[in-house]
Amino acid sequence: MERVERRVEGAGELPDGVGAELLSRQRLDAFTHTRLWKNPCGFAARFNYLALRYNQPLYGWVEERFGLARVEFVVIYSLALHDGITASEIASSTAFPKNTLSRAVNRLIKLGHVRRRTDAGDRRQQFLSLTASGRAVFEEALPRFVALEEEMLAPLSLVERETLSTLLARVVLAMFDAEDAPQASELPDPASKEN
Amino acid sequence: MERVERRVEGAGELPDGVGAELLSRQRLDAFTHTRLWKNPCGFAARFNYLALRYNQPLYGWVEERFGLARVEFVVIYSLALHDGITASEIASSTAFPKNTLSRAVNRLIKLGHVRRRTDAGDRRQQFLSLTASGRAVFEEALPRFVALEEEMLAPLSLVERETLSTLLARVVLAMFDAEDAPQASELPDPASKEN
DNA sequence: CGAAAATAGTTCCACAAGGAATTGACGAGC
DNA sequence: GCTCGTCAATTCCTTGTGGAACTATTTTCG
Repeated sequence: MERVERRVEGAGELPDGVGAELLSRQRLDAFTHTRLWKNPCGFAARFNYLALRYNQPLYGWVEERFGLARVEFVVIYSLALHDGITASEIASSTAFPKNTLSRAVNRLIKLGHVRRRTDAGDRRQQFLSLTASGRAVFEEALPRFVALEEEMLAPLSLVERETLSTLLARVVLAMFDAEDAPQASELPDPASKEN
Repeated sequence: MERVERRVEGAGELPDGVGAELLSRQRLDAFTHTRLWKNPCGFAARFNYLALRYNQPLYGWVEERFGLARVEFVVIYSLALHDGITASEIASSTAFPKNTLSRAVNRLIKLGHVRRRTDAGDRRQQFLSLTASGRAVFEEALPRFVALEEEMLAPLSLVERETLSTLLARVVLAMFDAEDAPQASELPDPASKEN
């Protein structure tokens, strides 16, 4: 502790006391407070926290309601957003390993939520699409997902959401750049393998 | 698809074409594009994306460099931020199950990165702290974590980072409220158990 | 055209994660 | 002072996960 060198002033620290005030009326445990506001990687801590608080209850509910694992529902959600993609595309976009996805897809087919159609031109890949029952799952789940996001954003005005959305969008888009151009900006350490 | 009812105009959609322009010079696969910009839960999709792109490389490196699993490093990071907390506190704050944390702590003790001290007053709980070697791990890793966050935020100006930080902070803080007051604002569905 | 590299998907297997039950230690109520 | 409910931590055991190897198909290149 107190070894944490300040990164960029104001980005790791709680801005303009907005939290200190809210905090007082919250019995927020001390460590979580530290993790979120006294963290040299405060931005990362926060979006990780958001991801946790968002995914945990939703995928828990999906499991209870439909008996579907997270990966499986991700496949359904993906197909609902963009019908006809392949398992590999979902894998590369969501960073689930492809064998995990293979299992998920096969289970969904067995459950009748997904249909598979082998590409005539390239018989290696197979296009996936939702069946009526798969779509029904999505239709029932989506409002929950939307509602929780809505709830999370509730404290912000429309203008503020717009701003937040824009800023996040710019960060995300810049990451694509970084992905393409293997950054020479890394730390000197060559990450020697040991274990 | 196209079943996706618009949620809040402008929040799920790409704002003011900032992406359309950037996208053209990126060979960003079509599905990822859809996931991020044509998603009724666009905000969630984006912070999940950020979390993925942030955690994946860093914890991968930690594993390679130190042979430590993610949970284990989380313990080290937690103790570096707030020395002397217990395993339970880390568990409840990070949502790792407590048995997983128990194992992580025991391995770290065996490796000599963490020291355990049973509370004299309440012999159930044991306060944890970093040893010199544990702190060394943290000291070596932290710059990487800071650097990647820095890199992610690079496209934003200082003012913009401040704004983003403030908005995220307000969202996060509001979630504490929601956690305390079990929301009666949920959807009608009583989530009947099946499987 | 045929051999080698590549790519989508599957199968195998070792290991770790996490739910549930267990132990050990407090504290509240009678 | 004893019993019961609680809480921190651990152990047990089942299951899912993901790395690595494998199959089948297509593409590349000598």
